[in-house]
Formats: sequence, structure tokens, C-alpha cells
Amino acid sequence: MTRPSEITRERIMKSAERLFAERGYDGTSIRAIVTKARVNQAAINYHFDGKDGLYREVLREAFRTLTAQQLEHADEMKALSREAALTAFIRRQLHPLLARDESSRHMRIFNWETVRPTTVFRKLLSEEAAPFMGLAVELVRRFQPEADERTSMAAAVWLLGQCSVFLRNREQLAEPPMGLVLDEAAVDWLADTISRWAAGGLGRRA
Amino acid sequence: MTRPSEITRERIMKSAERLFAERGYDGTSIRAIVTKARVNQAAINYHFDGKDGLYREVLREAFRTLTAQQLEHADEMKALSREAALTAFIRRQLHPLLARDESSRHMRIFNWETVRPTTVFRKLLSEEAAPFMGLAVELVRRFQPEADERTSMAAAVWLLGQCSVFLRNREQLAEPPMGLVLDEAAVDWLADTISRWAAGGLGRRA
DNA sequence: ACTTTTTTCAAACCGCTGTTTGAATTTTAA
DNA sequence: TTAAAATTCAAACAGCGGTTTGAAAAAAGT
Repeated sequence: MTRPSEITRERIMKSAERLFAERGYDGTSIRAIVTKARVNQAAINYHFDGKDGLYREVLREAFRTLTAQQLEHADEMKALSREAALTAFIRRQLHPLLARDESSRHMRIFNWETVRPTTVFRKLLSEEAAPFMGLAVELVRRFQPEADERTSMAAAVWLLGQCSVFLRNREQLAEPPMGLVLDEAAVDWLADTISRWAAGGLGRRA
Repeated sequence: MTRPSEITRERIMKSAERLFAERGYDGTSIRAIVTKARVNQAAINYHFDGKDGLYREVLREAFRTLTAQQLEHADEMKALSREAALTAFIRRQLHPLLARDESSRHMRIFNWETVRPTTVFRKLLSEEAAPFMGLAVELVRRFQPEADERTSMAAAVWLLGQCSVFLRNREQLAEPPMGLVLDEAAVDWLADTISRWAAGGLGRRA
């Protein structure tokens, strides 16, 4: 691997990540990417074997860093009470709301995939989502130790849905008739509130 | 209004609704629409003033029929207990899971909009979502009569999120590592389960 | 019956898409 | 220093996108 080629590779990846997050796969032209990255148009085909290949790389990277954020804290969560662990989990899920950083871009790329999943994405999910889902299932199991597998899985998905609806519709929620502006303080409040509601729901007998 | 022109209008609308639901706005070409509808290509520009105009019509229609489904039952819900009303509401929200009918297509069209809302959609939402959101807020208020406005709104969104995560990710959820196959029986179970969890969460002190 | 309006139609237009090409340039290795 | 490999580059290619056009056909009005 030579140095200069790595540089253009990185420039392309960075620009592509931003544009894919903003406009989605179809909405992003390779001309837009190479202009932003200030590299030649053919570079994408040379380094990534086409637009598909580039997208695959961006997707893998996004998935890796997003789930890593939760998996890193798996151990310390075991030391917490189930309520505290739940709050910590939800807070981390809501993290993309706090900053317009890498994590919020990655989240947006995923949102595009939920409407019409690419085969690349489907495969990625079925191969690598297990650890993350395991974490969520483990968490809800602490509230419902006697629940069967399907119930636990549904509860985990249910929990994630409570977060994703705020992540996904942030802009819409800020406007009327909702008027839910999610600034930093509001996100703190939201994380606590969701935790309480979720814990209340799971706490009762299933 | 002449009869034959109404017929081609309807054919275009029907085909467009299906294709927009399946592939989204950008993913649907007017050539695909006119082929499916078996009308001339220029008909879209003639009847709808372009692809944008056609999409606007489809969107309005989808929104109208979707929210109508809940609003129709607003009165009878007042006669039910809060728990029963919640279950009925959630069951109706999950209805697109039960049949591959109009409602599930309309839901898909909306899902496309959540990633990158069209200005048409933004306007539609801010103008016409109030009655529907009002219904949801009213419902959660029965569990938390003392809650402030922001909390009630957040609770309503929270509630909708618990449903939409299953609506949106149906296909993904069926595959490993989740393995949640949502057939008719499973949807019944899911509606009950979500209602119980949501009621449990809202029931406690906010 | 005839005129006017509405509606359909095939063809063309023009801009944008992802990819390919083959030569020029740079980097690496001997 | 020199030969080979890797990388960059501008240009062209082929196909699809939404829209426009102007004439033909059908329908409505008189």
C-alpha cells in the first residue's frame, strides 16, 4: 500500500460518507463525490471498483463504529442496576441527537437503508447485528427474566423503536403541530423520561 | 370533467401509488408509471403538470386515508377504558402489517418521506397532522392527566415509535438474528403486548 | 354538420448518470 | 539510473431521466 493512494482513498470515503448520509445512495452522484473530495472521477472505480463498492465500504464502517459505541460499555453495564443500565443504554442510543458528528451521519445512512435495504445492508445486518441485539435482549431480560425468546426479542425491538422515532424524525418533531425541539437539555430529559416509561412497561408482568 | 380523461387519471394514480410505495420518488421513473398504467408518457405532464404534481396528489391521498382510519374511531374510543382504547389504537396502527393492501402501501410512501422529507410532505404534515396527533395526545393524557404539554407530546410520539419500528422494519425483523415473523397471529399478540408495556410505562408517575 | 376544445400520441430534446478508455504521470523496486 | 508497476487524469461512451413539441384523434358544444 503506497501512501498517496491511501490519501485519495480516505478523501473519497470521507466525502462519500457525508453525501450518502445527506442524500442517500441514489441521490448521490459520483461526480458530486469526486468534486467534494477533489479527486479524479475515475478514482472511485479504480479504488473501490465502482459506486457500489464504495457504498459497501462506507456502510461497513458506519455499522462498525455505531454498534461499537454500545458494545464498548457492555461490561460496565453489568455492574449497574437494571434501571441505571437501561438509562445508560437509551442515552447512548440518543447520542446522535446531541451532536452533528460522525454518529449522526452514520445514523442517517442507516435510515436510508430502512426504506429499501440494499442486499449489502441485509447481509451486513444478518451477519453482524447479533452482538448488538444480544446486548439489548440481555438488558430487557433483566426486567423480564421469565420471558420467552420471542417476547425478549420483541421487547428489545420495542425499546429500540422508542429511541429511533426521535432520532429519525427530529426535524419533523420540531415543527408544528408537535413542536418538540430537541436541544441538549431536552435530550437529557428525553433520555430519562423514556427510560422511566420503558422500565415501567417492562417492570410489570409480561 | 369528461369521463375518458378521468379514467386515465385514475390509472396513472393507481400505478404511481404502487410504484412510489415500492421504489420511492427518485426510484420511480415516469416511464415506469406510464408503462404500468398503459397510458402515453405525456399524459402525466398533461394531467398532473409533471412528476412533482403527480407525487403531490398521491401523497395527499395517502395521508388522508391513513389518518382517517384512526380519526373515524375517535368517538367510540372515548367510551372505552383507557387500556382498551390504547389497545384499539395500537391495533389500528399495526394494521398495515396484517394485509398487503392500500394501507401498507400508504405507510411505505410515508416511510420514504421520513428520510428526506419533500417540501410537499413537510407542508402536508404541519397543516394536517394536528387532528391525528391530537388523538394520540388525548389518549396518553388519560394515563397522565397531570402531565405538561411537552411530556404529553413526547409520550404520544413515544407511543407511535413503538408501533412504527415494527411497521418499518418488518422484513429485517423476520431474518436472523431477530427472527420475528409477523404473521397474523403474531400481530395480534404484538398489539396486546405493546399495549401492556406502553400502559405500564405511562401508568406510573411521570 | 361543423367548429372548438380536450385529450392522446410518437418522437425528439437535453441534461445527467455510472463506467470505460488509453495515455500521462508518479511511485516503487532493482 | 532504469524498468516496472501503480496511480492519476481528461475525454468519451452509452443509457436513462423528465419534459416539450406539434400533429392526430376524440369529445363536446353549437
